[in-house]
Amino acid sequence: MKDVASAAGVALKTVSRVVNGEPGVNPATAERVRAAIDRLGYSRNESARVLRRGRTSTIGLVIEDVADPFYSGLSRAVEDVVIGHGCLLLSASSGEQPGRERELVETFCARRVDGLIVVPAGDDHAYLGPELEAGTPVVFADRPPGPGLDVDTVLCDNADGAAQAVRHLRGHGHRRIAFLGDQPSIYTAAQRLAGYRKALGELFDERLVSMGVPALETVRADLTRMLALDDPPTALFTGNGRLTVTALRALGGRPMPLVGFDDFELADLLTPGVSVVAQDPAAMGRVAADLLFRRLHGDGGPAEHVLLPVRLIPRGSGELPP
Amino acid sequence: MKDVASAAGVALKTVSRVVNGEPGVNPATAERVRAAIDRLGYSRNESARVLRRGRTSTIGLVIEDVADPFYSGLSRAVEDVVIGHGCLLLSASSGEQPGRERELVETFCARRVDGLIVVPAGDDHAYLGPELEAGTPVVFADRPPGPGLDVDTVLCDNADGAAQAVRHLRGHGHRRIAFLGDQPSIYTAAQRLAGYRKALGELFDERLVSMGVPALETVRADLTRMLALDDPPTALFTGNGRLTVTALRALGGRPMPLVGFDDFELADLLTPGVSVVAQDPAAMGRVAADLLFRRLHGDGGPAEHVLLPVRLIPRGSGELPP
DNA sequence: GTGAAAGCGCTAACAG
DNA sequence: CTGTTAGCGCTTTCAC
Repeated sequence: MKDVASAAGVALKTVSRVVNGEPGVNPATAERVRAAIDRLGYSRNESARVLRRGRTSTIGLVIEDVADPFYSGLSRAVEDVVIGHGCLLLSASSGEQPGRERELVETFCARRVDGLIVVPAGDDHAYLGPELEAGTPVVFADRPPGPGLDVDTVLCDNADGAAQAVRHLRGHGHRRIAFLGDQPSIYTAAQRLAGYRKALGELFDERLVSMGVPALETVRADLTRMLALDDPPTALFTGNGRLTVTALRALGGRPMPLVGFDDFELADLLTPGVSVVAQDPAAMGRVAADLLFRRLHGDGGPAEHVLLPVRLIPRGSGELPP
Repeated sequence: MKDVASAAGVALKTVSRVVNGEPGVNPATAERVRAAIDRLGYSRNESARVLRRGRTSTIGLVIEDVADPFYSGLSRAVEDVVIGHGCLLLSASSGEQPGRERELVETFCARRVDGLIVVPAGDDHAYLGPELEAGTPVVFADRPPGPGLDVDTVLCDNADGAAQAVRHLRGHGHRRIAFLGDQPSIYTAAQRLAGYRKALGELFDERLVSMGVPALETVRADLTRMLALDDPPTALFTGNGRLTVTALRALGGRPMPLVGFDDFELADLLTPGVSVVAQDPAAMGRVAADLLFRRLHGDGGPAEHVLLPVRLIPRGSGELPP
């Protein structure tokens, strides 16, 4: 910048004005400066700018795993909003490990991101207290923070979705409906279990519930166990996209009435088509990012809690009779 | 930091030493400093550190679309390597628009990323010249840069994969094999077309080739046109994952011998299973990132050009007779 | 073992 | 319309 200034025969500040498109520079001078910039191949050093202005124009995003289509859809939506606001996105996957989630969030904070969107893996976010007090806006997406933190959240209606699935299957004559859910420590898994349980009422039977990591072997074993009962399930409700696919694989082509939570590509091309309770990951990302930027633009209202609707898409598997 | 120093009754430099774990600090002093850090909730300002040291510990990644499973798999692998080296990842999607690719790359450069991994959308990368001369390492993944740039690349063996697909179908008795490819301006699409054409030899018939954006309507129209020929195709080779899925949808359940380039989740669960030429997006990301860090660690050898193998996975659709 | 001083490249505040 | 000055928070250099 100093070089550009002396090359153009002006002061530092004038170069700064031109680079930042600030008004009040003689067009001829500006042109001279621009020429010097081109000639020297100068480009503004953002690090210095950030240090001076105190804002990094960077947003941090912590998700569970970019390679999961749900989170990659969410990421893309966040990215588009962030770039639309002239910012950049630092993103990282926690791999469902609370310790890593914390490390990533703290690293992002040390980099002074302007705001954070977090899909939490852990359930204790007291460590965020200082950052929040310092004024960094944080939005939790998909899952709420641990107790004691009053921040913006964008969740989907997990309990309602589970209830829709159960009601749909009951409407098609099923009374023995099994539930395959993820680890109960995960908020969404617990919520969906609760919704399932409530909608099932007196039909609930804990022998038809299996919660755990979506691994093929355990899912296969659980299904085998359930199907060997005197009163086996006639239908299956799976608690997330990964479990739906794992269950389909474990079933190995045996027909089974099924509704899955989360939509997934090709659900319509399987035979039969897989009925799902669909949420919209892109909408979740967009809403979370929009909310974050409202905070960054000075909206200091009380914490907002957005609940996104889900909807059941019948495709065949959920309409099979017992 | 100043506050910490005065709270601990030491100089700035001593705090710096403690924060950075530099040797040569009296353990008692170090303890006093650490206590002050905890008490004041101090965390190092990375922006200032970056400005002073000249390195950002940040890598930039430009891909086509994070929401595409191929690129999200690649992203995750890059992310893991980057974080393993104590760096952070800025990532963004170009949406297959050369202008946006350039903007993103330039923005990343202005932020002084230590290195770049780019899946290019355009075919002119002269704009990278100054940055490369300035010593910023850049690795191109999935597609090579435009002419005149001698940089590291990590590609998969597109032509060989296409040839494998064609040979496989020919081996199962097909002589009329159609090809559905992406826009020919995309490197991988062009390479796969070339491999297909070469492996087909005198059987090549341009009426069985359709190149373009993977939209359901155009794919459907092209398939209809081809199938109405006097000598219609008996098998189909699709040029990427998106096209395979689109073609399956366009076929609407009609059986068609098929091999697709790129593996995709659930390919094994469709009926029949979809035979594919699989590449490994995670390996591509890992290799590209490893190469980038070798450059960052001072490897100044000539540009490397890694060619990753692909392999055909038979699942049923590619073994159907004419 | 510790500290003082200089300066990374930029922008904010103010002066001309 | 243009320039000068100070300083963002840290690390580097060198002196004690």
